[in-house]
Amino acid sequence: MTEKQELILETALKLFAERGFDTTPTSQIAKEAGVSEGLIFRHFTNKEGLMDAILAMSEERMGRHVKSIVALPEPLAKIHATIELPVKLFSEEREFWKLQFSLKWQKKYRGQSYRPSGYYLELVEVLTDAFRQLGYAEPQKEVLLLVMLLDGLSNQLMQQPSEAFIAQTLSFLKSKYQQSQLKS
Amino acid sequence: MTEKQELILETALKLFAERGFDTTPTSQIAKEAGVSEGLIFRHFTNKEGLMDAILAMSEERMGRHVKSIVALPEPLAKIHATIELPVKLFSEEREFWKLQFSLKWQKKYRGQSYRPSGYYLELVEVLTDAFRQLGYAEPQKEVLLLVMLLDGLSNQLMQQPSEAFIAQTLSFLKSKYQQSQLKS
DNA sequence: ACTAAAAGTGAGTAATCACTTACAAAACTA
DNA sequence: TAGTTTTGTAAGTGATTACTCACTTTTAGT
Repeated sequence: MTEKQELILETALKLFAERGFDTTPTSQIAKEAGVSEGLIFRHFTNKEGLMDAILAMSEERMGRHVKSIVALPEPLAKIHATIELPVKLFSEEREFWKLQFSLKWQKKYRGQSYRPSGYYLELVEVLTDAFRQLGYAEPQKEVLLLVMLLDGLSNQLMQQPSEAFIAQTLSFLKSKYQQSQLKS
Repeated sequence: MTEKQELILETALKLFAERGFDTTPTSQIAKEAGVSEGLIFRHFTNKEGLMDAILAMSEERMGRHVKSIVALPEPLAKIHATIELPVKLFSEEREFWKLQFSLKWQKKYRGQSYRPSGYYLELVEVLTDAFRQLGYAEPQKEVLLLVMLLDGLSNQLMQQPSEAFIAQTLSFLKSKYQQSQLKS
């Protein structure tokens, strides 16, 4: 991976997140990255090849996050860390994850990027077990509910990313998952 | 609104939902609608004009749904009806609402279609009141949580729209909002 | 230092796209 | 029925786009 290759990837990521995949011309990517347009195609063959390279990074980064959650010893800590995941994602690499979420609705990439990855399935399993250990009656459904919640939270974060709002929301969510809460 | 005008709108809606706004050429809309391409521009001036017409329908339809929820007498009934809203939306007019959700991530239309409409604000107010009446300690945050949940539910519905899954998920969600539940 | 492969350039090019225009058929109005 | 507006069409057109190609420069192995 040469220096210019990374520059192209970074610039493409930024522009795809800002303006969308279809509406970002390769000419603009080249211009803002300060390279010739031809170089994009030398390294990534296609415009889609560019996107594929970005998607590959996604898998890897998400894998690291999941690993650190799975490694936690306490079941409740795993759940709380999962709740914090979207906030962590967005605070660290906003554009990157914004792009990820927008892809969910684009037919071309729905199968590719949102075919549940191995990491996602592992997280689901670990969370199911965590809920079971905490005595929840229907651990699988609880995981589904948590996943939906975090999906919605991600949407909210895109629209209202103020620190105060985030802190408030996080602590409220966590208060819903406490040892003292009802496990219906 | 002539017959061909409606035909164009329906076809555009279908194609925009399937393939996305930017990747659907006006030529294809014309072809599938069985009209000349020029007619699209005669009636809707722009490709954006087409989208605006579709978006206008959205406001109106959502308004009807919100009205029927607001009209319910019992606070708990209001909450349960809100939980059912995404399922109702998707079962009735799948493509239409799919398009709506995908628009959230497109810069061009984020302000336009997702500037919280009057109907949305009304629903939030009514729900806040419903939670308060039910004795919840932090009604405003409960509404936020419910909104996030339904956002996530909508995502799930797009990926797994099986009847069994929907029924199961709905009843589980409703069970979380019962008179007998904790109101922390 | 010699050389071959890899990195990089920039001027094309064919295809596609949103939109226009000149014109014809229908529908309405008197 | 004559005249006018509205609805509809078909054949463009200029701009844009993803991608290519012939070429030069840099890098790396021996």
